[in-house]
Amino acid sequence: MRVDTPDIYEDLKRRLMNATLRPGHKLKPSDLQGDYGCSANTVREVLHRLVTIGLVEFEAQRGFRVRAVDQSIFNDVTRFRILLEQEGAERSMEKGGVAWEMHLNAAHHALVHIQTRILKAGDMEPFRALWSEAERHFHETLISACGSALIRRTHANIYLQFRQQMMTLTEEFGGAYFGMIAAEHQQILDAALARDAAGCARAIEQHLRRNIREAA
Amino acid sequence: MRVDTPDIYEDLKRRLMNATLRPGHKLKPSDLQGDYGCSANTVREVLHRLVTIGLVEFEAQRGFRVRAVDQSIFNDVTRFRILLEQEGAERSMEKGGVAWEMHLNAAHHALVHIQTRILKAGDMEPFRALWSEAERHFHETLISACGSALIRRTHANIYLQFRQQMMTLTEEFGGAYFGMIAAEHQQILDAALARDAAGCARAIEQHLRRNIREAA
DNA sequence: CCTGTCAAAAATTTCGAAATTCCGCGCTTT
DNA sequence: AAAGCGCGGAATTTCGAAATTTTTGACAGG
Repeated sequence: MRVDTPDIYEDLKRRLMNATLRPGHKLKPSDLQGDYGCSANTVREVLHRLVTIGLVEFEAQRGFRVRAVDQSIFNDVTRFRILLEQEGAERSMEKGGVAWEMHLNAAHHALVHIQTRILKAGDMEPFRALWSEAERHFHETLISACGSALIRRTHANIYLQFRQQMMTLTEEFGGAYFGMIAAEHQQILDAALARDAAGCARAIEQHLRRNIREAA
Repeated sequence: MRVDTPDIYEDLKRRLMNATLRPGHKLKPSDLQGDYGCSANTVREVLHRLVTIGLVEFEAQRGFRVRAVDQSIFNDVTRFRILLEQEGAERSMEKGGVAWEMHLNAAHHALVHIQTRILKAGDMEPFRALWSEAERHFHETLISACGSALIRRTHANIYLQFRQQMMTLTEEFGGAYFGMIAAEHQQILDAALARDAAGCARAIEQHLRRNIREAA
């Protein structure tokens, strides 16, 4: 199979987020080279880019490894995501106009639509990629009017790390899960559109806190 | 001159923070190669690492450039630094023990010491590197007990970006400058040791807000 | 005079191999 | 038997050059 650099990047990212590549697993350019039909140096560069977004770890003279996953790291990632999302949402509520409201509404609508389909089918698997993308899009839209490139970029990276940790730690989504988070997304949306900063911060915190478990 | 990879990294970082390398300037591996007596690929890797911490920008097929600097970017960096430092300080005040208090006191003492020497000499230049390091150390110690690797790492990167922006935008430090920031560092220290979260957040905000100028 | 095309030059990216460094394993020594 | 040493294989890092892509600049056409 022959692919170019951006494809290798996307494919490795996907494998990391699926937890197909397990945490701590060594990522040897010489092995991956075979998967993609390119030179080891090209893989090396892609891995460096994945280090940038926090999905891969690197140590000089010791190579690359899949980012470690455990509950305490997941807690850290989750708390940081709460911080970024609260701040991003608050600033968006200050600065966002009607265009932002429309985009947020649309993103929420798409998310609800997919969740309905999943509940009907009684099986998430065929929709996992779609749902994942819709959820990501809702949360990114929420903070999209914050006016800070740094917050948006950092949040995007943290969101990927969040997914990687979550996919590894919780292998399945329960059925009740969707009911709860559907209500929570609705709360976030309502507070955001009402420009209720405190309420929105509370809703974001509730939505994400479930992932934090002390005494890891 | 022959140096190894970590040295190239440190030297380029230094040149970027000094604003010796001006924003937007193209960083051609083939040129830098001559400065360090290594292959272009080695420089390339170092530049990728500098992208990770935000001092260098990269665009596929178009190479590397020194990170852009302007007032609006500096505003963004500063606001983000305020957010991280407030959160880091608040968590440190919750979790930090007597060891943290001692380290923070020591860091502040060292900073005051250097500032006294600068005021006596009436010239910052010989002490710039020392002062710079002491100031960085104080702010990093402030958040060092926060218990979040993510906050600390992100803050470290943002601090470097802050310096790069500042060194480019404000070429000189006024004399009055030190008087003000000395008082501000004292306020941050006092509030932190008193575990006064709100006061500490206010002090941090005041300390950093001076760098924000609207209507860039 | 402006615009679009095309070839030459320059820069970036990729490559395969050489050089270096690390790691496991058996050996010796105490 | 435990600890230290050194060898051999494997992985990482570096290199110089080839291949690809972008940029430049001149020239023809509108």
